Amino acid sequence: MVKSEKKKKQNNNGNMGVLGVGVKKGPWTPEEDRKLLSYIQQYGHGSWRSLPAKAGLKRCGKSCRLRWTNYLRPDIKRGKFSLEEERTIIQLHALLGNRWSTIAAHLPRRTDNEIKNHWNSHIKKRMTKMGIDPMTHKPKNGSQHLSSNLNHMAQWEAARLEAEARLVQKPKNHQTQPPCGLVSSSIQDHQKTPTKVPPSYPPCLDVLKVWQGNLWSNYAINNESLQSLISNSNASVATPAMPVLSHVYNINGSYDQGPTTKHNDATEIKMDPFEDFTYVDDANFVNDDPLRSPDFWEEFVDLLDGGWKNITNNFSMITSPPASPVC
DNA sequence: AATATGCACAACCGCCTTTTG
DNA sequence: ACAAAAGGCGGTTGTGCATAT
Repeated sequence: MVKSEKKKKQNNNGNMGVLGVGVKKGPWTPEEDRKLLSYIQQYGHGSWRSLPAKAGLKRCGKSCRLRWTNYLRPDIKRGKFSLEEERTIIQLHALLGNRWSTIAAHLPRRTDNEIKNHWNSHIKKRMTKMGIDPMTHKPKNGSQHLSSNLNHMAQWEAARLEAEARLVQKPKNHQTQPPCGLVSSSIQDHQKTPTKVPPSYPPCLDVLKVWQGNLWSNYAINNESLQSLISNSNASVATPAMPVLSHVYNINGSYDQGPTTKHNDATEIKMDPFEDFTYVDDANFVNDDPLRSPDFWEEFVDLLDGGWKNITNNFSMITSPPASPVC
């Protein structure tokens, strides 16, 4: 059987019961939710394919899984995204692209679907409005500011590719863990405090740590400024800021509870081992919205340029040589 | 009041990867 | 080693609600 035929067969009747006869589609009713929730709480989800019949649902397993992971799971946070969450999404998107599940792993209790929707309906539009290409995170008409700095952009892209390569190489099971390290697939987990498991993220995200802790803080230190990009709602600012990457991963990849972040009282993350990593000249960005400043991107690039030397120096300690893009 | 439009988000679809036999 | 099943991901669509005309 050729591959395409195999795929067709799989999609039509082999993929967790999609398109089966009598399979209900569309919005879930409260009764269906109750059945699914009750069953999983009692027995765990087990095999998604066989779950609908056991739970008395006329749904395909895939639909049940999505309903559970995106809506019914008890550890889901709903409602507006905080400033810090939006900031994290933007930063991670710059690093990882549309890897929503990976991004979701760094936003406790948020689902990939929710983040994806929020990106598409809010952040992406705002970036576009401001003339920033949401895919490249570069100014659309700002090439004049950037043309002389292609080198650092190439560095950025290289690091991003390296990060991606690491993600590819890393066993995928880290991605399948529910956000926040919650193990939710067995009955026990619903009956007692969810088990915290140390997620095993690749050390490549140390790049993000550096960026987040140093570079971005120079520009985002004025929350009003950041607000113009990542939100147009006061409520979002009023939302208590969630810690971003409050669990820090050591350069050897091990889990570290790390320095906690209390954004509400302005305690900054300390990004050891890069704590000496500093930028100068943030005075230009305290008066006005830096993201609207005509000089923003030029200075942003300069900042990156200087910062990159530091980042790449530190990064090189934890990575293989450029010739070998993976760990 | 009726209709059009925009927005948010839940849900689906198709493809890919991983697991299992 | 291979095929099939199961699970997961990202893109897209559908639906309901709010607002504008």
